[in-house]
Amino acid sequence: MLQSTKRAGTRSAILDVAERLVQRRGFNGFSYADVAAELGITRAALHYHFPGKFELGEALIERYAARFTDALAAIDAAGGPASSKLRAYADLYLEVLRDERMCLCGMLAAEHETLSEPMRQIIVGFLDDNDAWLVGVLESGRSDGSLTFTGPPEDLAPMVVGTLEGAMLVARPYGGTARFESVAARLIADLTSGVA
Amino acid sequence: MLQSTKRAGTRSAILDVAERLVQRRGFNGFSYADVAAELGITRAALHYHFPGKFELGEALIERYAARFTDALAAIDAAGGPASSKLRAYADLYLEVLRDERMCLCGMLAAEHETLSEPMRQIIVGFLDDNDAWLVGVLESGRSDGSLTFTGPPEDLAPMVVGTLEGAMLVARPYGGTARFESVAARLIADLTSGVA
DNA sequence: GTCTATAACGAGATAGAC
DNA sequence: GTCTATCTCGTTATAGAC
Repeated sequence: MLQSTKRAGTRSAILDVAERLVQRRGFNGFSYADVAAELGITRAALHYHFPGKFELGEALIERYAARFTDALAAIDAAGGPASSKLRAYADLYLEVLRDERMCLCGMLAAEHETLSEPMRQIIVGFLDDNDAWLVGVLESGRSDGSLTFTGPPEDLAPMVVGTLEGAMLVARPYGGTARFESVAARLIADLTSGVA
Repeated sequence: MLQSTKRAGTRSAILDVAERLVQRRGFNGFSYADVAAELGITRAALHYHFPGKFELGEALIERYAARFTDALAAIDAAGGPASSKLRAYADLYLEVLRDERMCLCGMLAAEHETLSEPMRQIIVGFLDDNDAWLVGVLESGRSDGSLTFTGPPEDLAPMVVGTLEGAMLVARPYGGTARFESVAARLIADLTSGVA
């Protein structure tokens, strides 16, 4: 390490702040000024790292997707039955909600009509990755007997994503995590107890 | 009709345009200028009818909730088994999505942290009404035998709302209604075929 | 890499004429 | 009820000094 041992870097700090703001207020609900103020730097400095808001947005969702991919890999690495992987997946959502945030991807999905084409593509890719990972979990759950459901996993995976995203979306106006946890618990219970 | 047989009135026209813009772009994704331009009037005229954007937002969600209540009453009036009422309920969402819109309430739920307190309260009231109506449908479905599920209807109703909202949210980046319809069909099938 | 300064534009809002 | 005109502020973005 020859340079910048000081900290994780301004760029990373910007992404951290912007990410939280987008998840709480939406992409159209925050500004460069918000981020700059929180970091104690100027807006001009932000433009050095990210020329425009859309570029920032792209970096945001890219990093988020990469981190999510890592989290899914960690779940896979932990092993165990598919049912516990599914639970761990739902817990990823819960952790976000605990911090009073919406899933970044869900938030951007709501605003997707106002986003740049590159941002939209990354979002769809992220959703596709979620579906694909879940399909794998559902398949292995059917094999190891920990999950029971009818029809192809490809049909069920989008429902799992949609249910968790929607539960999160609706839970936030109520505050707390109760409403989300109730729905997530039922979703998992239905899949583990031979339902659906 | 002594006056203004010409049309439904400017106020109503403003609400129509603003509603569509919010549902497609979000509350923070449209401006008075957008609405004014589409109606061929000035921003000042908008301010005459709605002093501020939040007042417009309140009127928006209030009218939406009232219309939704009417739609639910119409479903009740049509009679039939609870299962078909549930299907009709899901179709309300589908109609919105067909017009490339997000549920107004779901969109505002995403942005709820940026809204006025009055708007937030109306949104929660709207969600509560949905839950309550669904609880009634679920109860009658258990009675008439058209719906089968475990646990109290009060626990299941939020899941139905969440699943439909989430399916809608995630479907929009993909365009079309296929992803939503697939999830809605499965949700209903699970409840009618003695699952969950 | 961060700053000051400023440009250029858009947004919400108000006053007052018609 | 709608207009023109104006105000104020916020937002994105750029130029150039340090």
